[in-house]
Amino acid sequence: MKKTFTITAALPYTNGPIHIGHLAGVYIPADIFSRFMRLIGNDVAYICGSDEHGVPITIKAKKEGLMPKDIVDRYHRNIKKSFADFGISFDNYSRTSSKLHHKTASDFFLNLYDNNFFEEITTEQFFDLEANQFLPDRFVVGICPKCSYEKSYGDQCEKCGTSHNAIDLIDPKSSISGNSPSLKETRHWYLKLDEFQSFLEDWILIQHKSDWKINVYGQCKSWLDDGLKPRAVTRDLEWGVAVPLEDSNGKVLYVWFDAPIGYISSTKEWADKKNLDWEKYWKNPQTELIHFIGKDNIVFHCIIFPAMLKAHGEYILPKNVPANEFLNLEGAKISTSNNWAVWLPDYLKEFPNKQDALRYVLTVNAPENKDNDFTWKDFQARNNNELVAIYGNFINRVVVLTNKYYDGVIPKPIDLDKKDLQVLQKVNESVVLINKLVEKFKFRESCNEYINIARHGNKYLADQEPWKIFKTDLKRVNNIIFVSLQISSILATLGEPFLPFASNKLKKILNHSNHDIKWEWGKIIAGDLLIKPGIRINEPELLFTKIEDSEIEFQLEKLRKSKIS
RNA sequence: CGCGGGAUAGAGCAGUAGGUAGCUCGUCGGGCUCAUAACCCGAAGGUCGCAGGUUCGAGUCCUGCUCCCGCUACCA
Repeated sequence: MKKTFTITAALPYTNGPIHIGHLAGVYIPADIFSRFMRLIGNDVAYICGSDEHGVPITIKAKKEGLMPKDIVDRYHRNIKKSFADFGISFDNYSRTSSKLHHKTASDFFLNLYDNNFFEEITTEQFFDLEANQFLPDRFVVGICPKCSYEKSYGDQCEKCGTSHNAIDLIDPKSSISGNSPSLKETRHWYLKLDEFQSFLEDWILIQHKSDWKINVYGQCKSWLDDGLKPRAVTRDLEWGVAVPLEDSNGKVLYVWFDAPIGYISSTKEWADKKNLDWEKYWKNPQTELIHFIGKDNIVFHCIIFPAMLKAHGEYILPKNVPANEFLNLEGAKISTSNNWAVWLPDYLKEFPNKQDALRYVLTVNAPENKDNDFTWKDFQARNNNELVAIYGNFINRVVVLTNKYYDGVIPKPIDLDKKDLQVLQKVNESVVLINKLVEKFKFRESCNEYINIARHGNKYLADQEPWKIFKTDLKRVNNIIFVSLQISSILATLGEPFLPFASNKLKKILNHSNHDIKWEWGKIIAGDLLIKPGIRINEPELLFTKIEDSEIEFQLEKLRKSKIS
């Protein structure tokens, strides 16, 4: 019954802070899933870490006159802290520059090397003499051989859309130094992806035809239909995991070879700390491996990494890869280089103790099926009209009534009538539905259904009108308040995955530790009561507070300014 | 250019095996007053990107087109 889950969230690239796009696409859905699976009693390893290698980091370092290590140290600290402050419940957050990771990644490489899964290929690449480095195609600019556009990139011309090799460009220039690069021979190791073609076709196109998301499936199908070809897994660079072979000076593993192995090393690091067996999370066929990623990562997590795992032979393959689409901001694409983003460290500073508001808005408007738009007005409206008015207000009504009528002591119910049982039944149906939806990775719908529980509660109060009969039928009021408190206790327990901060606050208000009944999933799903008459609850306290127009104006103004500069 | 995804009320989104188009917010009207002027009920509002086709009947299937996003093997 109890399952084991290895849940990974895409390793954030360590050249900038986290923004709302990352949260909505990857970290919040993965967090809800992880928290939910823990809540219902499963064994969960929620794994992440900083991806600290690759060319862009070396370029950023060069620009700032620093070493790559300085850059990744800075952002690793920054990212790790904002995740922690935001309540992302990683079991472990590691980094790919760690010793353990370097060892794990190079061992992995050697294993595939020893088993002949690589091919050595020598090609000519552009080399920037001044910068003393090979140039990725993206860093070569020149005239497009097809449309004569003057600023075509080495891999693709943005004007006519043609893809080509950097060598085809007319009058190529290095975008690092501006000089004309020279050609130089270089030798690299290519993973023989083509050997996994039929295996992947069977595994994805047949076995996962109906349980993977359509966007993920379609993307994989298109790659497989094209036919897989050997793919280079090493690069000419100083920064990264050194290729563990002789005669390989100045060569490192391609970040996309080493990054997913980061999930494994992060799990090892965690298991070491907790004195657990890491292999249970990666090599036991009963374990369910789930990768949460954005749509730009599909090929790496569905084709290349599974091929690597399969080649290695001892590892399990992902059970699902629920990739999300992208989140836009105020109608435009989120862009780090244009500073068009809402940065998590800024949000945490400017909206203290409002983590749940952002979690909520990013969950109910998550880009699950297509790119979605985040607007500050919508953020404000959802916070004020849904969190505050529906959920917060329901709790406030119940807690105030209990304090007013019963001095805070939970009344004893006698003979619950049809209406009482009906509303409890309805809440129970919501609970079952939420469970189903989360298992299908439909977080926006499940979160909506969670708020619906508070809606049921509000309607129940409006229909029963305890304030009207308080003086004439106290026995009836006992039942109404008791039922309302029971609904509140369900909200408190079930809210943990969606709105963890509010959930904790509510548990404290309801004095949950004094009820000597465990507030757990099994009891909720069975329709058991969580609360006990005679227990005194605490004074009312607001779960959520309104967000004022001025705060939204401030954010919009901030965006306007960043656009200009 | 090729491939994948998307285009549905003012906004953001659902629409499962083709059969009178749904949800949340917003707007308008009513009820209630325990509650953070919150809550509950009701109404208005869409020729489902465009053009054809299949069908008794298509948002849902087929063809062509337009726009947005991603990938296209050294961007992570």
